[in-house]
Amino acid sequence: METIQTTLQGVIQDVFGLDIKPELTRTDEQFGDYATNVAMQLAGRLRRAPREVAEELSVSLRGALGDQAADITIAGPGFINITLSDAALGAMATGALSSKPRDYEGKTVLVEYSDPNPFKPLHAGHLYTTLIGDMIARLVSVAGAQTVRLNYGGDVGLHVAKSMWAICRDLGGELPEKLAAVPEADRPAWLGANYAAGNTAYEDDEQAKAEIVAYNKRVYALHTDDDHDSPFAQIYWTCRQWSYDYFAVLYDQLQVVPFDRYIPESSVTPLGVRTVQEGLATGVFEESDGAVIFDGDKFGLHKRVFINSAGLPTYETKDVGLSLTKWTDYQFDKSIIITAVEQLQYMQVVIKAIEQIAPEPAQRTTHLTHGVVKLKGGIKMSSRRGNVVTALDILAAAREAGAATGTNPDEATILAAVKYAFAKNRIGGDTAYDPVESIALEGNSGPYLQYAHARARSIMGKATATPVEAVTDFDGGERSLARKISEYPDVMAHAVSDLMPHHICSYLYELAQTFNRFYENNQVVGNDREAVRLRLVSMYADVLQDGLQLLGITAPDRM
RNA sequence: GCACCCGUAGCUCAGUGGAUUAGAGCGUCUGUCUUCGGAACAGAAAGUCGUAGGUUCGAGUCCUACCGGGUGCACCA
Repeated sequence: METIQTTLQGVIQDVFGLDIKPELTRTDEQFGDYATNVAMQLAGRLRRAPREVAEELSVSLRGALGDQAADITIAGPGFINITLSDAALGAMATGALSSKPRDYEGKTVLVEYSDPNPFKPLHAGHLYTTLIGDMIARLVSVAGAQTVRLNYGGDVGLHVAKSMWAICRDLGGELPEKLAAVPEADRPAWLGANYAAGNTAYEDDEQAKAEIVAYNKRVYALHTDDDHDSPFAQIYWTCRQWSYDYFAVLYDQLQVVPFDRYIPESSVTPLGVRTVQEGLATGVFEESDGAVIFDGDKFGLHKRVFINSAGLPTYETKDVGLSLTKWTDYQFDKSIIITAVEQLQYMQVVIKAIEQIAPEPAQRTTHLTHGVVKLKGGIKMSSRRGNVVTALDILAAAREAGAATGTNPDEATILAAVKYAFAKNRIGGDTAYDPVESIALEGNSGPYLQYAHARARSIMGKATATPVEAVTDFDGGERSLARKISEYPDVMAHAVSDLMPHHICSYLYELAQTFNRFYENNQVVGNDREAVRLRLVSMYADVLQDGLQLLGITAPDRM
């Protein structure tokens, strides 16, 4: 595509003396392989009829492309349609896997996602951000980035105080030895229940609220005093570790790429506080009602508190510390942060505040948001309520739906089902998760694509011929398949530039459909053209495998 | 009240400003084939792309206003 686009650009320069980068798009198979609307754009500037411009361009283009193009036609209001020669298309298809996007060549890209808080449950939203984040990190990696996967979590703050308050009440006092009575398997649920209890008490009970506020100061003090010995500290550090252990269980089950670094909020808090205090002196931040705020109103945003009137840093200040820590530790070219959409406007204020202090890291930061996870039926999952749908519940639901199919899917298939179900929708909107559909044996699902891959590998196993090296001519449905395979680099480029994994899903499913159409009417093994067709089947399987890998989905040879 | 996101087939969703005909999957209906793994293929029904204007040679896509849903708006994260 590069070369055809470059050629076209040169032709426009030669014919009209204009230096523009023409749009070149894939088009309907009935029209050709590529189309450009550049004649219509030029027509206005040249004050000439679009078809006339197209005519003139196509003559020169034909000469410039030589035997790369089999046909160049003009259609509709002035589209130039280009049909590649079989040899050119064959070469493009066989090269599909070696042509990767290079957007991030030599760049350091940080990807922060998952971000679970210790002392709180891992809800369905965490599963979503973890899977999406893993995929986006894979996308930037394939485009050449030095990728750093970061996981950030709140081990200090009011939510911890709420939990600690309820935990101490549950234990009958600050009695760390009583933690041993909580069975290992019950720890996550026990922590979650205590968070919920603490949260309820904070909202409903004035006295409890005052106590929790006091606990909050004590939790911060544990870090500033480096206290690991007091009974309160022992409870805190033990329960924090239990949370981390529980996170590890989820990541292990999901088989996502391990994080390079887990950054606890407590570790970036001092830097954040120092920075905000300095900013107070320089006028970036200001005092208001005893708190330190950033006046986002001045930037068309809104005001937010960075240090509350009790003198404690809020999440905002910690995010300042986090950003500056990332910047000093990695000197990144790009920093991607993936969170739920609720944090969108919050994050805009924080990034704007950081920009006043350190413009570069702020400008290199991209905040991507995903919507809410709903179960089929439209129920939102909230961590404030007791009956939370947890991340592990989603996996369990998929396993249950899988068992109900009677096909006994293995864990690889279950994971494919869940990952694909979350990957196939554009991030940004809400997602309705339907376990039954996700595990479905037919239709646009992860297991379908895994099966499509296994089936192709099986055909190759049965074959006796040696696949040809280069495909130079096509017969029957072969061309359509090769054409679809050749689109893969464009699809990757699109997914990388948009940071949108779902483009990969749409493509892989279309690819599988294209293959099935081919396969229905074209015998492979034993056919005169077996050697050519085997090559196509092999490229198809390789692309499927490669694309699934970008989504973090395995492609077993048998299932 | 203000800000941001979203309204596309019964449901879940794709859709780079372009092509006589807006696409998939599920569901519904009808066919094919004694299968190189049928978890398939072919076809039908199903849409005023929320509404009304505007920009453009051309709008599901861009702009404006409304309607409907969601989220956020200082001491939570």
